[in-house]
Amino acid sequence: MEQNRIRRAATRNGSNNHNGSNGKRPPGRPRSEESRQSILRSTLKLLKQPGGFPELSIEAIAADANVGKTTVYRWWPTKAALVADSFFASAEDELQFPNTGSVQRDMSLQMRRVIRIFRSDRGKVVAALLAGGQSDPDLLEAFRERFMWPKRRQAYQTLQRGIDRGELPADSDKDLILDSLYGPIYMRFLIRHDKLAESFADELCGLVLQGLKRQVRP
Amino acid sequence: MEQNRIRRAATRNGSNNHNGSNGKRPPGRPRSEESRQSILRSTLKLLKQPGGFPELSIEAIAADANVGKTTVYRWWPTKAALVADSFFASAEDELQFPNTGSVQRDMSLQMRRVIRIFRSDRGKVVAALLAGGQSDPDLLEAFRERFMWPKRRQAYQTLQRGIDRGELPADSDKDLILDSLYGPIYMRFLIRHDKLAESFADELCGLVLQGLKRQVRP
Amino acid sequence: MEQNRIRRAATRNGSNNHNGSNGKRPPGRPRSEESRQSILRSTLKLLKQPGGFPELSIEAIAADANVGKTTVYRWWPTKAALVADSFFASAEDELQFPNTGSVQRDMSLQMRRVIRIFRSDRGKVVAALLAGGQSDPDLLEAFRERFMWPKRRQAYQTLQRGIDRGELPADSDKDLILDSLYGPIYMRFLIRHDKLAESFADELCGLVLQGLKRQVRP
Amino acid sequence: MEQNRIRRAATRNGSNNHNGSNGKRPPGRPRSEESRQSILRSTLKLLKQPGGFPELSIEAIAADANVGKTTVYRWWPTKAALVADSFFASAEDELQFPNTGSVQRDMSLQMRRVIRIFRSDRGKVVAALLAGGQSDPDLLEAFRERFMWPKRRQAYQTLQRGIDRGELPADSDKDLILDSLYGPIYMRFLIRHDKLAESFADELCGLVLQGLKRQVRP
DNA sequence: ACTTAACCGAGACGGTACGTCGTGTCTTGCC
DNA sequence: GGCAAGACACGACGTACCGTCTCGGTTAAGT
Repeated sequence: MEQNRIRRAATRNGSNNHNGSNGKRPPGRPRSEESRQSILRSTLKLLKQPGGFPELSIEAIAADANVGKTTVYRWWPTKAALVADSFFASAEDELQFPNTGSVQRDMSLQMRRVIRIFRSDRGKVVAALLAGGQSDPDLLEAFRERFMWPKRRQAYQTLQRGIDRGELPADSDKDLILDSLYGPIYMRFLIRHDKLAESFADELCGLVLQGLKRQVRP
Repeated sequence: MEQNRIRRAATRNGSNNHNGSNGKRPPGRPRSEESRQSILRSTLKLLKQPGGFPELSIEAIAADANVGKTTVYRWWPTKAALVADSFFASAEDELQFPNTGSVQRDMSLQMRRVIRIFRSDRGKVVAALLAGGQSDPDLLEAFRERFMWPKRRQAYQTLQRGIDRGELPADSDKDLILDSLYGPIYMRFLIRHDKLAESFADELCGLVLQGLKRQVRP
Repeated sequence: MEQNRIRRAATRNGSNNHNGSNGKRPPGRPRSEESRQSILRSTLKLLKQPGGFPELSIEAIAADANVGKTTVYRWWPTKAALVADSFFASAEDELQFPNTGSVQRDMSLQMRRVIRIFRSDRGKVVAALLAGGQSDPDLLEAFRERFMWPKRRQAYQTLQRGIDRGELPADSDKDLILDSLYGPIYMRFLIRHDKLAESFADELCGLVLQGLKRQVRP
Repeated sequence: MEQNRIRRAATRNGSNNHNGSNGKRPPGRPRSEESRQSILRSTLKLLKQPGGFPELSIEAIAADANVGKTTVYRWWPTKAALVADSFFASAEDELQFPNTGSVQRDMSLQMRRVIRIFRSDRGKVVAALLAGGQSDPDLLEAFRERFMWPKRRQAYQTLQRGIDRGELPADSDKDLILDSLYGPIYMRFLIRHDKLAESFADELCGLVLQGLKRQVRP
């Protein structure tokens, strides 16, 4: 979500020091990594406070991060982009799918982790992201590309293992199944009409996957 | 959602002009119904424009409605309350549940209507409402109380008819079923990761209700 | 220099109270006279501090006057206009021309007063005005119209009295004379290459007017 | 006006390369004369555009001159210093005083040249200089030392010749006379209340010097 | 030839003020 | 007492420059 400027890429070839082939770095003072992280940190911090996304001001972020406003605007086009980045920078790689030999157990375990995150502080950031995304297509796109699809690709594999094992019908519509499993979680998370306990994951798996299991071996 | 002021109610008794018995009316000029509707209309109109809820300003509403800002603030405490009111004033009673003698058909038909609304202009307002609700509990509360629960009460009855007819197990968790049916719709509506066609309603009913049907009479 | 909006003119006719003929007042909250004066006062105050005009910020004026920035911008289009107004609001009517029966004495006395003002705190404001005027024609125009011409019209009369009395030639070029008298004062005031004492007025009158006197009666 | 650093002076002795006697030059890359002139040129160019001195930015100068901002800041401490330098680097030696055998004609001729310059493009730079000088003593000082005094020293001689020839009284106050001659020009130049034609020079000389001439031989 | 030292371009940095927009409140005269 | 008009104090917006800094890369003089 950061601006697509040409990055002084990490591919500095280690062979020699008189600047071989393409390992260039653009002129001028290099971007301050310290500032970048300070901004992301402050964003997350302020986002968790009451008022949430709409009351989060770039002014406040810059102040909290001891950074000029310009520096924020130089690297992130909108507040939304900044929030997205700060979320993705923090929420990496803790939503792995297990492989226990049972689709239902695999899915249920991962869904429990999702619920746990949604209930945590970081849930507020996800909510802010989806809320902001309703009026900012780029933000929603970022959410999908950088958060949803990576997980979903793993989910496909998990389901496929279930098919291979005969726990699910061979012609299962994986997207339909996954939306049926995660949709209710998102719904309770966003509408808050009912409690979002971790056990909800089991109930959902029971309802959806059990029904499919009955179908495959009657 | 309008302010809980004492309403100078509609009980204007038509008999005479020296203020009969108890049908009181407070002194002063009565509220202008024309302004009220003009405001709600302008709100809906502006809400549909790009930018959505966050870029909607009371200033703009008042200007569009040819109304003083004061008048808006007099009757609605927040932008959210105003948006909620304007939505509910428009979206009445077209989401009834049919009674065809088949749960699956009843649910599917109503879900199709929901999807149709979500895909229409009014969908933008629902999205705005849910987005705004992520940082404004009252707004979310209004959505639930004035939109969701009324429908859901009807849904309970529809499901009960299915149980009575033996199409669903007697011990079915109605809330779990309804979240499994509507959650995926909300998810696709809000995250937009996959197309939200009306046929999605059928697929969901097939997956969830079919599975339960198999369970009741194996 | 204040914006040429239609002013709720001071011509409220005193005949009756049901708003006779044209003594209208526009709708809406009337302009706050208190704010207006507070702003002008703060402007003068801050203008006298080191840094002068270029370092004077509207932000600071608004803060010092306990007024929103918007209120300043609502009534004055530029910093320059504001400075002009604050100067003219303060420097009224102390530069009258006397009438002693001698042109030379009349002119000299008034010129002494001008020098006294230029040397005072208010001189900084005049300097700021003329400096600003070098890149803002409107500002210079304001200086001429609201400060210079009113005085100069009086000066014409003073010189005419001198002609009538035979102290100056009948065909004297009044503008040439006045520029010859005041130009050196402005020059010393702005370039500061020599001291600007009040006695300079006498020397100038001696040089310029004495020469002319000799011309009329040789 | 350039920073008083030790200048790696122009005293490059051409004899040999093992650095003879005292004509030192510090080590390191020498200052780029090309950059220096490019900066001065851009400054003059941008100064003539509307907005003048206050809207002139060092950022813009550096950009226009294809030069790093650092290079500007390295050699000139303030915008004012830069403007002064660029003016003086351009306005050399065209305001010489003639020697025709008549004070009045000598003065008038030179004053006409001054007026011509004030009316030209270069006039905008002078105005900018004097305007800037009202809030920057150093700038005014530079104007006086590098522009005014050199000319005025010549003017003294011109006047002295007039005294010697008996065209002016022996006890004439030369500064008073010169301010009386040039003050009105500066006044019309800066206040723009009346046209600044070259003939104005003649009128002034007529008024001031003629009066003195009458005084010396009645 | 190699080191040293200052200059140069580019451009990111922490700041300040800009002029604008929207907030929610207030103050009018009219209805 | 509601209403429109619109001024008010306030706060954040996103931009422009400020003057400083940190890079890689010249460009000479002194080894």
